[in-house]
Amino acid sequence: MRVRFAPSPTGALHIGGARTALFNWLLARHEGGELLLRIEDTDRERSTVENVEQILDALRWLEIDWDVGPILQTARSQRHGEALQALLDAGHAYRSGATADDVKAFKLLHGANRGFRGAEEPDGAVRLHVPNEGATVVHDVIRGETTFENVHLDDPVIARADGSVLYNFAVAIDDLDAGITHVVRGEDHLSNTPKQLLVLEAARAVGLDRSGGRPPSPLPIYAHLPLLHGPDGKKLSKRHGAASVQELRDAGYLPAAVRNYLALLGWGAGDDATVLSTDELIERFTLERVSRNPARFDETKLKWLNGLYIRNLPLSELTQRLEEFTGRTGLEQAARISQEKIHTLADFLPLAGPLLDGPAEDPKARERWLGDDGRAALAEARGALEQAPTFDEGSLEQALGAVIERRGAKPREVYQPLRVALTGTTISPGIFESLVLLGREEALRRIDGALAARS
RNA sequence: GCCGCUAUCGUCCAGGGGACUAGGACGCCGCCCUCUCAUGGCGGAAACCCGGGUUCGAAUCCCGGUAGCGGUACCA
Repeated sequence: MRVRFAPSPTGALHIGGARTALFNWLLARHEGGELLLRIEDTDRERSTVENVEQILDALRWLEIDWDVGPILQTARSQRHGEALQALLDAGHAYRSGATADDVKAFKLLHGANRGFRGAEEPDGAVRLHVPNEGATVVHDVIRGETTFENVHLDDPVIARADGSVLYNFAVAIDDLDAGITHVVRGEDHLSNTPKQLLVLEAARAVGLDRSGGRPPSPLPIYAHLPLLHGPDGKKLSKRHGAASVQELRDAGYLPAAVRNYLALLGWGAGDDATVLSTDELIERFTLERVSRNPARFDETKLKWLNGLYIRNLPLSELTQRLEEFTGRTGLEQAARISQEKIHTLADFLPLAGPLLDGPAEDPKARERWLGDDGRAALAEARGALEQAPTFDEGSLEQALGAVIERRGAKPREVYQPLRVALTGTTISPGIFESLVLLGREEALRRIDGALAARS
């Protein structure tokens, strides 16, 4: 088995593209096949080398590796030219000066009952001859058979007048030459498949599948994946938050969690399993279990899953990822006490930052917890902290517990003023853990600051 | 417009003629745990798009409608 992922470098790698890459990768790894990476850069207007780099980056971040490539489609222009000429010579394709407007006018006149057939002219763009009779049938592992009546199909332009080839031609020739056995891609390509099948048919008729003396290859098996939509059911876009892999990374998601979540979009293990390691995904992935319905990208569920993955990370790895993400060092203790409270790497600094960098500014929190009662409790807590025999979680809990008891207070009536004094806010890691992280001296300093702030 | 794909809780995924009182997960609601926020535990609300047909029996098969989406480029 040989599959391919073939993005076009007209932008960053989108989540939909990432899902397609993942499914191809899971399939190849499950079957012990090969994954080929091909960059479809025949769109001269929109393809850029920066985008190519970004796509490779995104795949590497996702830890999706490939066995062959990356192959640039434009690097194969010589072969494309030969193949094109072969079809031209054999009369499977022809040149025509007809423009897109001509096609539109033709459709207006004839409706859908006739596909556009151009006049053969000495020069102009190259169109493929589509027969008026018969039908082209796409056999799809996921969708079964889809029949396209040839008479509905326009003769597609397969190359510009200057000989540079277009997608529907290049993709067919490249898949043929690369010996691709399974074409797994988004459903948006389903309607293009008959054109590619027709190109393939013509290519095989002139012996292009036997170029270089190789044996003729069978047609690839097709699998068209359901599309991914934004939370509103519309096409995924910037408006939906993280739409590209880069944005997912910047939002603090873990690659393993992203793979797990993406695998669940359009596929299910079949036994209600939701949390699946990458090994399990590889083990269990089959095309037969891919669903036909479009799926919506729901960041809430990703967030939950990511939180789960973060909680299951060894502390050393979490620390390393947090340090990489924030560009800081010495985060291990803060990471330890934040681990079960964050859902993304990006949640870390808002939670633990005040501990590390000094109290946050939150007037509401001060007003609510550092009034007269709060300050009285805080002053008493300060004394207990100063007196505590050792400054570890156990003895602090004991010392502060005694304060609570003595005052006949609810625990929060002591802990919240203390928390606000320490961090400036009402949300933080556990109070004892936070105290230990700060150390006695710094903790007392912050408490004194809070007591002095306003009388 | 035309061609095509799709249709189960708000979302994702099961179920594919009787085992359905339709299952799991996220989210939501309630309770418990609790120093805040989380985590964890327990419980709850929540769906077979509509209409015909086939059948003893339809969420499941067929047809139609509707809706969503894709394609209809000298984009991919």
